[in-house]
Amino acid sequence: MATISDVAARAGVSTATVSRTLNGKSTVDPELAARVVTAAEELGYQPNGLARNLRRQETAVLALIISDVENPFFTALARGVEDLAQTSGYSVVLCNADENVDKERRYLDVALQERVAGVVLSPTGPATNVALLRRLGTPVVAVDRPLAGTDGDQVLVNTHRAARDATRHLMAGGYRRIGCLSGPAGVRTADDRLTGYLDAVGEENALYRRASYRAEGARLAAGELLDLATPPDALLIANSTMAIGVLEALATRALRPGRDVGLVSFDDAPWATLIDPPLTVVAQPAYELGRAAAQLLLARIADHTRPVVTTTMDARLIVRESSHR
Amino acid sequence: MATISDVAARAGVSTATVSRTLNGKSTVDPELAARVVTAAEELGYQPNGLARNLRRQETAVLALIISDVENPFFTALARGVEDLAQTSGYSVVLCNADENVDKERRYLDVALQERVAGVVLSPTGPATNVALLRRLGTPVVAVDRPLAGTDGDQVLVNTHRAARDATRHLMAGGYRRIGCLSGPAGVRTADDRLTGYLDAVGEENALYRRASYRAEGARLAAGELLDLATPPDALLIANSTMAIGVLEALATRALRPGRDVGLVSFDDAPWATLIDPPLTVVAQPAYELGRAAAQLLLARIADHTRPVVTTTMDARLIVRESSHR
DNA sequence: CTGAAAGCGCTAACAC
DNA sequence: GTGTTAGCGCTTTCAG
Repeated sequence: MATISDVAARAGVSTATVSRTLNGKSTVDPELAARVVTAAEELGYQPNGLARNLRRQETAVLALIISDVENPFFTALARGVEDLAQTSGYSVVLCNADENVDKERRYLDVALQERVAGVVLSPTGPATNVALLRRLGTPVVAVDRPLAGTDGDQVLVNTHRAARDATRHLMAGGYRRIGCLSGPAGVRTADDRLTGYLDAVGEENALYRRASYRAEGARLAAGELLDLATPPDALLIANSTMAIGVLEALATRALRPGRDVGLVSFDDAPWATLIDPPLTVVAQPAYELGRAAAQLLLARIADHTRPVVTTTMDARLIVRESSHR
Repeated sequence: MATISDVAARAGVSTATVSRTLNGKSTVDPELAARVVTAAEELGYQPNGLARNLRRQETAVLALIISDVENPFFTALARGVEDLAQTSGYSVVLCNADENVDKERRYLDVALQERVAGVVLSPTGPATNVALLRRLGTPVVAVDRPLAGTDGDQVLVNTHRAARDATRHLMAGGYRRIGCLSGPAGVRTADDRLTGYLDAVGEENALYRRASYRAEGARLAAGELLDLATPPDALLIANSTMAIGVLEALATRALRPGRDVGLVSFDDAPWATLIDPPLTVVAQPAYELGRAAAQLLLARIADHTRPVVTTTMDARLIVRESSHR
C-alpha cells in the first residue's frame, strides 16, 4: 500500500509538503499541490490512520457501548449518538456488551487501547475500569444508567417517577392487585423501576419478579405470577422486550390484556399499537438521550475541565387500551 | 499515560523485555518478568494499540457495516458476527450505514484508514470503494446482499425462491389478486423478492409498489394499493419493518389480516405471534448468516489465496394465521 | 513556502 | 535470555 513517501517521491517533493497539502493545513504553492494531488491519485494513496493518530495523539472516533443491540431502545439511542457525532466529523463504533460484564470490560479495554476520543457507555455492571479510562484521560459519559461511584457526565431518564406514575395510572384504572416485572438486580434502571412501583403500591402490596431484560425470562417470571393462588390483575413491565414474553404468557393462559390483566410496559416499541388491545407504554426519549450524551461527550473532549453535568429527561406515559378494562 | 519505556525504566530492564513479557512471546527470566509485571501495574500501564498495530501492521478488529441498526434482522446478524469473532479474539465494531450510500462510503473509508483486519458488509448501494479496499488487501465479505461486479466471498439467502414460494403459498390459500410491497430498486434483496413474486403470479398479474425498507414508506405504499379500484386481496411484504406499516394501513381501513387481506412478511419478528391473527413469515437465518460471514472473513484473513466461496442459505416459511381466511 | 529530521509507542531483527 | 536499534507512516517543529 502506498505511503506518504511514495507520494512525495513521485511528486518530487518532501513528505512534509505532501502532508501539508493533503491536510490543507499551511498553505502550499498551487503548482506543487497539484503535483501532490495527482501523484496521490495515481498511486491510490490512502492515509494510514494508525500512523496519523499515533503521531497526533488523538482519534476522531467515539465508542458507544450498549447493553443490548437487540433492544430497540438502545438502537434508537445509537442513532441519536451517531447523528450528533456525525455533525462534528466523528465516527462512532458501536460495541454490544450484551448485558455481559466481561464483554463490557473487554470493549472498554479496546476503547482505551485504541485510544478513542471518548466513550458513551450504557453500563451493564459496576464497570470498574471506567475509573481507569477516566484517570487516563479518556472522557466517558454514562447514558441510561448511572455509573456508580464515579462522578462524570450522565444523561438519564427519571425512570423512578415514570414507574411510580405508571403504577398509579393502573391503580386509577381500578386494578387492585398490581404486580411488577423488572430487570436484574444491580441494573439501575431495573432497580429504579421496581422502587417506583413499590412507592406507588406500598411495600405491603408488593408482588414482583425480577428477570433478565429479555423475553424468555419475562415469560417465565410472568407465568409464576399469573399462576399464583391470587394472581395480579395488572402488571408493570420494565421494557418492551420483556413485554413480548409477558404477552406470550398471557396468551397461553387465554388471558386478555386490559380486561383480564392491565398492562403498562416501558418503551414504545413499533408494534405496541399493532396488538390487540394496543399497549399502554412509558415512552422514553431514546434518540434524544443519545444525542444529548454525544453532545456532552464532545463538550467534555473539547474541555476536560468543564463542570460535570447530569441531564435527566422525563419519560412520557402513553395511554392506550391495555391499561383499562 | 505511561509508556513501555516508563515500565522498562522502573523495572530496570529494556523495552524489549517488557514487550516480551507482556506479550508472552519469547520466554523471559521469571524474576525479570515479575519485576516487569509489578512495574506495569504500579504505573497503570496500558499498551498503546495504535503503536502496536502500526508496528505489527495488523489489527484484531473487524468492521461490520450494516444497512439499518433498527432492523431486527441486522441486529441478529450482528450478534452472529460478534459471537464468532469473539471466539478467535477479534473485536467487532458495528457501523450503521443507515441505508445511506454516503455513510456507507464514509465507514468503508474509516475501515480502510484504521486498517481493520477485515470487513463484513451488507451493501446499501453499489459500494464502489469496496474494490479499493480489496485491492489494498483488506478482505471484505458481503452478507445478505451480493456485491455487484466484484467476486468475493459472500453469504446470501435464497430470497428469490423464498419470495416465490411464499407467493405460491398465498395462491394456494385461495387468494386471487396478490400484491407485493418490496424495498428500493437497486437493493438486491428487494429486487429478488420482487422477481420471486413476479415469477409466481406472472407479469400480467403484477401489482406491486416499492418503498423504503421502513414502516412509514410501506404504510403509504400499502395504502395506495389498498385504495385501488380493485385492491389486492393478499400482500407479500419484503421485511418486518415494512410489515408494521402495512398492518397500520390495514388497521386504519378496518381490514383484517387473513380474512380480508392475506399477509406474508419476510423476517420473523419477535412480535409476529403476538398480533391477531399471528403473522405468517419467511424466517431468514440471520444469526447464522452473521456467523457464516465472520467465519469466511476469518478464513480469508488467514489465507488471502483461498478460493472464493459463496454460501447460500435457505429461508423457511412459517405458516401462521395471516395467510388464510 | 519548503525540506530535513525528530519522534509518537511499540515490536522484531540482530547482536551479544 | 536480554539489550540495542531500526523502523511502522505520519505530523510538526525548526531552519532555510
